[in-house]
Amino acid sequence: MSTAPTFKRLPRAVREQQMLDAAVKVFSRRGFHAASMDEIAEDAGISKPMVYAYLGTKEELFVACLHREGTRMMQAIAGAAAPDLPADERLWRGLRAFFGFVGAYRDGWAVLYRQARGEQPFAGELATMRARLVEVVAGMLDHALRAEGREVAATDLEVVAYALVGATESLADWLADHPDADPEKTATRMMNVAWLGAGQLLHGVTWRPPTD
Amino acid sequence: MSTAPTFKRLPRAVREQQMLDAAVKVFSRRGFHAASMDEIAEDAGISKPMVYAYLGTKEELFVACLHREGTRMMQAIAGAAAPDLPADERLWRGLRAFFGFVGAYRDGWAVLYRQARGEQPFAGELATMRARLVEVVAGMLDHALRAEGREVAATDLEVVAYALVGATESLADWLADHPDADPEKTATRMMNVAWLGAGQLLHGVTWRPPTD
DNA sequence: GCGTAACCCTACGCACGAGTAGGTATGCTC
DNA sequence: GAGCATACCTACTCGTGCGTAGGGTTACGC
Repeated sequence: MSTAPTFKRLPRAVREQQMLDAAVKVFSRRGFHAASMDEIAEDAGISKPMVYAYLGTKEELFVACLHREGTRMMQAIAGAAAPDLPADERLWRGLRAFFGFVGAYRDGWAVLYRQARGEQPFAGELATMRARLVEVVAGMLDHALRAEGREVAATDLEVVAYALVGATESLADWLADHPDADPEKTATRMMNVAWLGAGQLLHGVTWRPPTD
Repeated sequence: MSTAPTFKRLPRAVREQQMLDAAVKVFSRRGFHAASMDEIAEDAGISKPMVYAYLGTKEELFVACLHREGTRMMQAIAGAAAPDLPADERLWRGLRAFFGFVGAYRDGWAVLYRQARGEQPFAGELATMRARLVEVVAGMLDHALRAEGREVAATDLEVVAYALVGATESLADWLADHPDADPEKTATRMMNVAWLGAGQLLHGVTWRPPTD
């Protein structure tokens, strides 16, 4: 070559990260289907065949995005909520870590999650991650219950945990849509709903439908 | 013609409903993009141009599905939760109606909702419906609060309502994935989480982050 | 300095599916 | 029973975007 620097050659590991960054960005902005491999490649400053060479097909690329972001989030949460703390403390730290994570990655992360829910091939992937979370929350509740000498059917526990996780994801969406909102405060609000509700349940207080 | 009955000619209104039925079914099974107009037409027992003639483009067709199902749901809920009842009673009836609805339409409805969240063009449509629900729930909480002479910032109320709606949608997903589960019982469980938590909040009990 | 492997490109093939053109039959009205 | 609107079809066009063929260039080991 003569004039242009023809842009640097970079080692595979670096390029892969650039591609994943671009992919997350484009997927989250356009949605899985509307996103084109051409746009992702262009955004990554590379040509399309490189993307195929390194990360495989569009589906595989999306799964790679899911994995990277999912792992990051799980680690953020797991790192914050040490398993030897009391249940409320664990829940609080977990929530704070979660909302902190979502707040930091705003558009990128939450929207990517919104994508994966709808698309058949990835719904399973996502469901697995959610199931892990539900399991952790349910385990936490169970632990707290046993500490008080109480016990509850596994299904009931799972459903309550499911509701809490759902509420949390919902607030994460809300946070992603409100750039000015404070993650910490959102976590506090979630903690209020979750813990006061769960706390009552843990103490054996239950609501029963009116007998009509 | 000679042999085959060449299948009946039907009035427009009837065919439109058949098409919408087929569309909901196919959209929910395949997802918006993976669904093809050909498959929808075939499933409705009609040819593709008819679909275009009656319901318009693919996007318009999807919006029509959203509208029909959304209206049905809203009516089911509104009809159950009369505005002059006490808050807990309204909440309970609303939840029961909602889960009853989801239980009845299982795959069709809930999955359709799962679709609309991800796709850019429809996310707004869905957000509007959800906003209406959030508003109703928030209004309910506000009403109950004022009855006790208390008051809470609008944003706080909105966020709590958002969390409750999110938890409910999440359980609806759970219900849709567990065909054997009982809608009524799911509603009771949701009521437990929602009301005991909200009840505490309404009585001025709040959780505060540890000062560390 | 020379081979070889890794990095990177410009094109294209090709399938799939949205939307349409143009025509046929059937019921309804007068 | 002529006319007209409505219901309905088969068979296309055409854009879009995934994935690839085939080839060039830079670095690095020996």
